Amino acid sequence: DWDREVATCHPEYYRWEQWFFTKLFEKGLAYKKMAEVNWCETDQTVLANEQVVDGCCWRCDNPVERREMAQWFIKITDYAQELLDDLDQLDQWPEQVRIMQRNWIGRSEGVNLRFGLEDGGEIEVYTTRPDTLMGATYMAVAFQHPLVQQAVQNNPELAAFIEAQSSGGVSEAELATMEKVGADTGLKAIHPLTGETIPIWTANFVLMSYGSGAVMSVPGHDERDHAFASKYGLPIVQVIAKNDAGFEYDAGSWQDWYADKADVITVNSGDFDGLDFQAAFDAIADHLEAQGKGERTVNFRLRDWGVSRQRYWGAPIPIIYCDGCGAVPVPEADLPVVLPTEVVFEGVGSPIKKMPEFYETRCPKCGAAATRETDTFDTFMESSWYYARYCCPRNDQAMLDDEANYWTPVDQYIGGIEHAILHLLYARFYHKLMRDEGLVNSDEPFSRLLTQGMVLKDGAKMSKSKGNTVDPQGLIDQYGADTSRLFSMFAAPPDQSLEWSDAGVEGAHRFLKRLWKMVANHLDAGEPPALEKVSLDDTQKGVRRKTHETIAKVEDDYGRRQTFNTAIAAVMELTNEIGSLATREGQDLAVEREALRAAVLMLQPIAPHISHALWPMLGGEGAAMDAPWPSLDQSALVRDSIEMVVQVNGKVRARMDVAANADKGAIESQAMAQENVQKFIEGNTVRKVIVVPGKLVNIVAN
RNA sequence: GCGAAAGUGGCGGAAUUGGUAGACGCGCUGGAUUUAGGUUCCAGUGCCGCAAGGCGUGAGAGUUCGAGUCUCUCCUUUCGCACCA
Repeated sequence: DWDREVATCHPEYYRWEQWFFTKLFEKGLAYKKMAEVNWCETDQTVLANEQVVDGCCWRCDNPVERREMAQWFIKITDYAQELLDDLDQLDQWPEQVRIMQRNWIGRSEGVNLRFGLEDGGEIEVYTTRPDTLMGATYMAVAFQHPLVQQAVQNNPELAAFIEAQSSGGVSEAELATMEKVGADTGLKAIHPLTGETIPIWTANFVLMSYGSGAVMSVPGHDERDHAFASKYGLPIVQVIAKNDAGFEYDAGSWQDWYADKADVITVNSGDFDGLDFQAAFDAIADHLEAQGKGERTVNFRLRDWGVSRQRYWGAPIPIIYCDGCGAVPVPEADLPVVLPTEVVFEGVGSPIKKMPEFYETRCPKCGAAATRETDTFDTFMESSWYYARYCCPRNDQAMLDDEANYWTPVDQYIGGIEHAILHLLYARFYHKLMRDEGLVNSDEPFSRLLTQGMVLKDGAKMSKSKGNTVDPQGLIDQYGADTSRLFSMFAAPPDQSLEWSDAGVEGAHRFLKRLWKMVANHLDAGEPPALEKVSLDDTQKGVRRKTHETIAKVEDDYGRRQTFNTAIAAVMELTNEIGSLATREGQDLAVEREALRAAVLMLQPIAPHISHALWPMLGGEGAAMDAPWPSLDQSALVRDSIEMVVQVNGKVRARMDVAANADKGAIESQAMAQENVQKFIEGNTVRKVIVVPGKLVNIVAN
């Protein structure tokens, strides 16, 4: 419906996104903070993680720096628990996508606890294993941790160490494979249970961005801590033991069970000895809470959504900076903030950052001279709500209206698996934000999700950059759009990747030509008589049965299973079966007519053009696309007899036609009477006979 | 390293609830039509074997009357996340 066309780069669209952002700002759900970005000094631009290849810029191959910039964020973390919980409602989403989102959100339950510092003050850590607290023999903190920043002031050796480690590679891959190294800060922490002092180290594997940027290290029961302690000669203490005492603890080498939570009890833990995981967790957490040294906490891996982009292409962030009033949202009456199109590109940086006529403005609050934000929104903002805007694309009074509530949630959403996390999580989040703003009344945007596979050519993803794409226009010129569509749907189920094959396209075309010829030959035989269901011979009944079995199967394949390849195969089987009719006259012709009409309608969603042409020829009223789905005649499915397989000891030895109403006893004796069956049970005793009506008989004999 | 999915003929794939493995299509072989090639039509096509039959769904075990399907161990591939405390 092209009346509902939407373009997210038009001000009529993004003005509502800007308006919505000001609402989030007012609620405190949008805020500004410093954050690291990938920066290419040569191109003067920010790069997305995917644009950093081996630590270098994808365009110019120069090393990428990490730079701190003030940026806008939206508090997706406030919705982390709901985003996690509501995944359970999405029972029509692929399990794979739900698991990926669950892992991405990364909920963990643990304890935030504080170690005192020998020199006063304290240091907070987060742990999911408070049960092993008695085994904490040292602490490890991130290079960027404030304590380290302080310690380097009068510790040139430490400063040099961090300097040397930081000058290494910056790429994600390098960080991930980097050897785990660290250095003693010289600082000491006080263990909250024992009061003993333990050393504080700084280590390259501790992330400032997760938890508090500091960890308590339990080398007895954490593999990474164990490796680190072994390397630097730090003490290793066992505090949990296998409950069945089947293993000896060996501090010198690592065993998998050391990190177990199941079937272990605490040891060497003083008052907390002899407890299982949950009891130890609770006892130690309770103790810390009572002492004011810690509290139970839920932590998420999910970070707030950074929406600032230092790029020209995008919707301007509707904020004005005033020396007196701070960051002020652009009032609704002044929206949209239109992205200037008369701009000069200098090759580096965003042109609007050098356009005073864009950024020089007045504060909406106090009227003083002020500066406009020149960053633009992440384009994921645009794609996070477009589905709802389709419901009311021309409304210039509101972002969404009642139409959005009528149509959403989207019944069937289709997208590539590459959207499993980012787009699909942001859209879910945005929908909840819109719900809380009173714009929609559902919790989730997409009821049913189909993640389609990639198109491969010669084993590689078809892409413009690889130059291995197939031009659809060429295919349409040569074979028509129906053939290309038929092949794409037939080659593989939609959620699997599909291997492009020119020979396969040829085969799809051949099938459509054959169908066309069948209809032409059918029409040459003249108008068929009315179908007389009761007077059909066995062959005619067989074709009718096939027709209606196919209707049932294709309906299920389209609707429930979404396996279009098997739906097409079923229609092909039907057209093959039509060939078994003896003549093109009388009831043969009537049965053929019914089969062809059904075939044409069943193919309509996939090959609409040929169906549109053939439908009226077969006496169809109106356009094929408007015709109702062929109706299923249950009586056509009835069989007089069924072919059953007879096995002896699980091996097929005979096939026989069995009356459809035969009981188990009759089936069994008919099976035993088969000549080849007798041959295989001869000389043996029949121990057991399994009869599965309509399927098979298995005779166990030895 | 963690999580997930997958592994079936020469190829793409089918087998939906534990019940005839290989539907459907491609390719290939033979035949008909054609001066010839192509198109079209007919027949055949998992492997071994003349046949009877045997073997066969990545490897190995197990459960079962019966396993591509369920369980365990291992191998391989793809995808996602990647030092998450």
